[in-house]
Amino acid sequence: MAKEITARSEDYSKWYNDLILKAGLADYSAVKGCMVIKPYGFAIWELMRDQLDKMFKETGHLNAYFPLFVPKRLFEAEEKNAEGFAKECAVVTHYRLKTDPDKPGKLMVDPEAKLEEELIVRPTSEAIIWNTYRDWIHSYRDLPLLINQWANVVRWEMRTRLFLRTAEFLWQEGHTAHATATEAIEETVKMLNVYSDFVEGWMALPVVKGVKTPGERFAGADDTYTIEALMQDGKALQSGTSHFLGQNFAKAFEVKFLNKENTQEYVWATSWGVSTRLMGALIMAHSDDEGLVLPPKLAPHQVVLVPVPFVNDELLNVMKDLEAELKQEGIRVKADSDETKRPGFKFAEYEMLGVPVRIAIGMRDLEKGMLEVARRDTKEKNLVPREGIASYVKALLEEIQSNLFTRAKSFQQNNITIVNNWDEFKDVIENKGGFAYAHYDGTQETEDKIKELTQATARCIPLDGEKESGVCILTGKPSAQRVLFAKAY
RNA sequence: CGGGGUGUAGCGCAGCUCGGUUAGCGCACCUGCUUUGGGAGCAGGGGGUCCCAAGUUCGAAUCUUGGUACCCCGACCA
Repeated sequence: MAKEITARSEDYSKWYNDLILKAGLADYSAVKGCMVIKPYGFAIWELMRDQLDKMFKETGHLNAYFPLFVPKRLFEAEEKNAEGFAKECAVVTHYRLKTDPDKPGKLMVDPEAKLEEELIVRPTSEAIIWNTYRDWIHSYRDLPLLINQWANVVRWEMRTRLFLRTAEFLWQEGHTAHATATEAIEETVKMLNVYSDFVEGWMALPVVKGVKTPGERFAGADDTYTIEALMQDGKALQSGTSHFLGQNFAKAFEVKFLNKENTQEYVWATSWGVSTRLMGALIMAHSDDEGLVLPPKLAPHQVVLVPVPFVNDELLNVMKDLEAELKQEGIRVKADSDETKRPGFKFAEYEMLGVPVRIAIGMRDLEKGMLEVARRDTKEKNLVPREGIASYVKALLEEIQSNLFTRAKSFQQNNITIVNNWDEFKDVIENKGGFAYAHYDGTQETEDKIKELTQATARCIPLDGEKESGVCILTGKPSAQRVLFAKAY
C-alpha cells in the first residue's frame, strides 16, 4: 500500500485515479479502455447490485439474460437508436483464427471464416430484447412485461476513465412493455424514483431528478429522465437514466398485442439503467485526501478491529468476542489479527479503504473497560465503554450514513446557483462550478452554442422545478422553465 | 481522430545528452534480530528478454529508422 495520494486541490483527476488504484478498487488492464475491477471494488459493486436487485424485485421485475451479440440487421431496426450508437460499436466479423503460415507460433484471423452477417457487441440491448418480446407478447394479458438484466455492455469510447467511462462496463438494464403510454410513463418515473432512493439512501449522495432536453435524450427514446449528482469538483455526473421509449421499438420490431376489444395495438416501452459508473460517483462523493470514505451501507467492512500496540493472545480473545458481538448485530466487521503489520500502518490503510468505523483494542483502555472508536467521516476518536459497544457502533454507523448525506446535500445546495443573465451564467460555470439554474429558449442551437462557449451542457429540467417564465440567458427569447446547466463527466 | 507524455525488477524512478566492466536507487518482497498506542530500525538476501524489430558499431538501456502499448489533454459519449 502506497503512502500518499495526490491532494484534491492539486489535481482532482489524479486524486481520483490514485484513490482507485491505491484503495485497490480497480486497475488498468492489458486491454485499452478496459479495467479490472479488483476484489475490494467488486465487493462494493456487489453491495450496490444486491440492493438495487432487491428494489427491482420489490417493484415487480424479474431478471433474465439476453445475448451479448446482436445481429446487425436487428441492431439497425430502430434507426435512431442504431444511429446514436453506431460510432461506438465493436463488431464481430469473423468466427475463427488459424495458425499463421508466415509466422510460426502466431495466429491470424482466418479469412475463410468471415461471418455472413456481422454481430454487434451490444452497447445496449433494446434491439435483441424487443426482437424477443415480439414472440412473448400477444395479448393484453401478457402485459405489463417487467424484465431486468444484469450484463456487460461495450461502447468503444475515444477517451476512458476508470469507472466513469470504460469501453466495457457492467450495468443493469430494465426493459418493460405496457399496454398504455400512461402506464409506461408511470413505470419510467417509478424506476427513476427507485434510482434516486438508492443513490440518496444507500450512496448518501443527493441527486436532482429531471428530464433531459431533446439534445441529451437517449437515442430512440421519446423522453429521458435522469438523476444528476454533483461531484466535489463541481462537475455533474449523470448517475442513472430512465427512458420512456414510446412505441418506437414496438414499431421497429412489430411488437403488438390484442386489447380487450380484440384490436391490434403496438405496446409502449421503457428502459432504464445504472452502471458501474455509480462506483465513480460513490468514490468522488465523500472521499478525501487520506483516501476513500464509504457510506456504511455500502462498505464491505463497516467496522475494523485493530489490536494495539501489537497482537497478543489476550487482545485476540477480546477481539474475537467483539467480532462475534458486532456480527450478532448484523454489522460487517473485519478483525485484523495480522501480526506483521503495525497499528499505524493499519490505521492508514483502513482510512485509505474508507472503512467507516475503526475500533482500537488496547490493553491500557481495556483496563479501564474502554475501547477507542474512530470514525472515518469526521476523523473523531472517542473512548467508549466496552459494555454495550455493539449498540453504540450500530447507532454510530447510522449517524455516519446520515452525516455523509447531510454533508453532500449541503454541498449540492450551495452549488445550485440561480442565474438570470449571461454574465452570471458564465461566472458560475467558469469560476464557482456546480449547477447554473437558468432560463434558455429550449432550442438545440442555443444549447449547442452554450456548450461551445462554456463547455456546460443542459443536465436536466428538474421535475420539481417551478413553471416560472423568463427569458433565455443567451438569446433573450422567452422560456417557460429553468434548466440546470453544468460541466459534466 | 488530433496534441502531448511514458515504456528500465511487483510499484515509483535514475541512468540516455556525450555508447565502454557485473544496469542502479527508493518502496514492496524473503530471512534473522531488535522494536511496538499513527505508515518501525538494523543486517543479510532474491528478483531485469532495459516495450518490440531492424540498422550503425569492436561494443547499444544509451545513437538511427520503423513499429507497438498504455496514460494524460481535447472533440464524441453513460
